[in-house]
Amino acid sequence: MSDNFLSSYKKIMNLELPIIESVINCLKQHFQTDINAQKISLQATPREFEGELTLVVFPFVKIAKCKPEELAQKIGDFLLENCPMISKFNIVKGFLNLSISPKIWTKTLMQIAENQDFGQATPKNIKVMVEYSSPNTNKPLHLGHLRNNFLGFSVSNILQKAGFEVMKSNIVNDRGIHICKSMLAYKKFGKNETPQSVGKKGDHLVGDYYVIFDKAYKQEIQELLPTYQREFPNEELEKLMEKVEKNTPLMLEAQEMLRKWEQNDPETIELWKKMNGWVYEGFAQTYQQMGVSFDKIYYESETYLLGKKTVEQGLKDGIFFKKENQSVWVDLTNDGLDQKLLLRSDGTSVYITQDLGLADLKFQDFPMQQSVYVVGNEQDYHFKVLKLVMQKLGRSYANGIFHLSYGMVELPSGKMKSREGTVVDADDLMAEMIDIARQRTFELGKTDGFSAEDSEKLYKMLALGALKYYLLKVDPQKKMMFNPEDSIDFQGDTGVYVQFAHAKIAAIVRRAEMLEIPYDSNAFENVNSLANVEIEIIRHLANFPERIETAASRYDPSSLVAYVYELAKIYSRFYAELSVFQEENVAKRSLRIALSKQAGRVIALSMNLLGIDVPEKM
RNA sequence: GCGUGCGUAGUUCAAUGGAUAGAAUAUCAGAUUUCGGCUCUGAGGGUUGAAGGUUCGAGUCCUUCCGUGCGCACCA
Repeated sequence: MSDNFLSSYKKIMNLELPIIESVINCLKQHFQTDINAQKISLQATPREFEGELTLVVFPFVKIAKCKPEELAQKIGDFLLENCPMISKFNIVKGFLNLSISPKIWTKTLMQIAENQDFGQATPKNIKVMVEYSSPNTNKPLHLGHLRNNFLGFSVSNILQKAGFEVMKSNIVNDRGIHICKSMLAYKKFGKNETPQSVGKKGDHLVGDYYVIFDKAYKQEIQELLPTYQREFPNEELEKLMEKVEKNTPLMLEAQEMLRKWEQNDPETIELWKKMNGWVYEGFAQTYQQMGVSFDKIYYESETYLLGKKTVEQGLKDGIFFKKENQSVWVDLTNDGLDQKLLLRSDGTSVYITQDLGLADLKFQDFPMQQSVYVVGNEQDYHFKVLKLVMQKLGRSYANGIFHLSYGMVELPSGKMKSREGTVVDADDLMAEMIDIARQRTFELGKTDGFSAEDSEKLYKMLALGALKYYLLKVDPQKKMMFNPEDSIDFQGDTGVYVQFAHAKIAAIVRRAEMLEIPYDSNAFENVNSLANVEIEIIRHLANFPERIETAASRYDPSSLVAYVYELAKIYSRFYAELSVFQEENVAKRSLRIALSKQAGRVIALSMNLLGIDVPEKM
C-alpha cells in the first residue's frame, strides 16, 4: 500500500485504520517485522459469528512461526489492551473476530450525521473526460444505447464524488454513408414529409427512411445477383455477393452523395442539415427523458479530418511507416497486435485516424489525465490500438485512456437485430415502463392524494428507476439478458424496492419532525447498547466513501447498486424488527430516527450517483 | 485459423486469493393490536464447464481441453 493510498484511506475510514495500525504495532513488537498495511485483511464478520470486523491472520503465520490460533490469540490480546475501540474478540480457525465497542458505533453515526458532505471525497486534482452515448444520426436510440448512456452518466457522477474533475462528452456520428442512405431514401421516396407533417419524432422519421433504403437495397441485390452469376460463373457466392453489394444503383448513388457531401455540394449539405436537425431534436427529447446530459458535444462532421496531421507527424518521427503504395501504417506486432492502417494510399482517413485527432482535440479543450470511452466490447481491438498509438506518440494522457467496454444487451428471444425488427426502441421502452408503473401504482392506491402532476412525476421516477437499476446492476463488462418482465419488477433486487425503502424512511423523518422529536447528536450520544441490526446499518453507512472509491477506480456502477440494495435490505429488516416511535428510551428513539435519516440520505446519494431519483412518498 | 472476452442454484445475477460459494426470482411454509404489506422470517435448490498445477487456502491465479460470444476491410 503506498503512502498515498494510506492517507486517502485515513480520511475515509476512521473505523478500521486504528485497528490496522495496532495490528502492525503488534507484529512489530512480537516478531520484529514491519508488515505492509496492504497485507492486512479486515473484513466484515459474517452474520453467523460474533463480532463486526474480522482479521484474517493466515498471511502472518509464516512470519510468526506459530499456529494460526495462537497468533490470533496474541493479536487479540494485544488489541484488547492497546486499541480501546475493541471490546472483545473470538477466534475461529485463523479468523480473529473483533467486537467494536457500542460507543464507537454511536460516535460513528454522529460523525456521519454531522458531515455535510458525507461521501464527497476531497479534490484529487485529476481531470477525467468521459465520452459516452456516441449515436449515429440515421437511427433512433435503442436499448443498447440505454445501457451505454446510463453507464456513462453514472460513472461520471461517481468519479465526481470520488474527487475527480469530470467532463462528460458525446461524439455524434453525424456524417458518413449511414446518414447518406437515409437522405437518399428521403430524396427518392420522401414526398417532403417532416416530423411535424407526420407527427413523429425526427430521429424516428429519419430512421424510417433508413429502413426504406435498406429494403429497396436488399431488393436490388436480389435482382442483380442472377446477372452477376451469369457473368462470373466460377466465382464463389460469398465474393459474388460482395461485388453485388458494392455495385447496386442505390449503393452507388449513396456513395456519390457522400462524395458530394465531402465536396460541400449545397443541395446535399442542405438536406443533411435538415435531416440531422430533426434527429438532434429527437435525441434531445430522448436524453431528457433518460435524464442524462453532456458538457461538451463533438460532431464527427467537424472532427473527421483531424488526425491526419497527427499521423503525418508520427510518420516524420519514424513512429509510423509508409508502404510502397503510399499508405501509412503502424506496426504493433511487438505489442502482440498486427500492423494497422492509419491513412489510405490516396491519403484519406480511416476510422481510427479521426479518433487520434479527436483525442488530441479533447486534450486541448480539457487537459485531462484520464480519458474514458464508454463503447461496446465489439470495439475492444480498436481501443487497444488507439491507446497504443497514443502511447507511442508520447501523449501525456495516453496511459489514462480507458475503454469502458460493456457487453451486449440480449433479449430472451436472442440478439437484437434491426433486420428482423427485434430492436427495442429506447423511447418506446421508456414509455411502456411508465405506463406499467402508472397502472400498478394507481391500482395499489399509492398516489391517492397526489396531484395529477405529482403522480406523473412519480410514475416516471419509478419506471426510469427500475430501468436504470436493472441495466446498471450487472457488471458492465459482461453481456446481459434484458427480460422485460423482470425489468419492471417492483420486488426484490430492484430500483423500486430501494425507492420504497427511501419513502418509508422519509415518512418516519416527517413524523419525527412533526412531533418535534430531536434527533441531533446530543439527543443520542449516550446510547451505549445497540441492536445488531442497528450496528449493521451504521457499519454499512460507514463504508459508503470507500465504496464510492472502489466504484470509481473500477469505473463500475454495479458495485454501488449492490451497496445500496444491501443498505435498503438491512434497513427493511431494522424497520420490521424495531419500532421507532414506540421505543420508550428517549435517547434510543432519537438514535433510531437519526439512523433512519442517515440511511435515507445515503440511499438517496447512492441512487443519485446511479442517475436515479428517489421519492419522499409513494 | 489467429486474437480476445465469457461459462456459478431451474432462471437472472453477486462474491479486494479467505470461513459452510451468496442474493433475487420461481416454488413451498410462516409473520403483522407496531412508524407505509411494492414489507419481514424460514425451507428446499450447487461436482462454480472438465482435468491438472501454484497456495496454509482457488469460483477467483497458471496450463490444457470443451462450449459460447465478439473482433480480425485501404468499412465505420
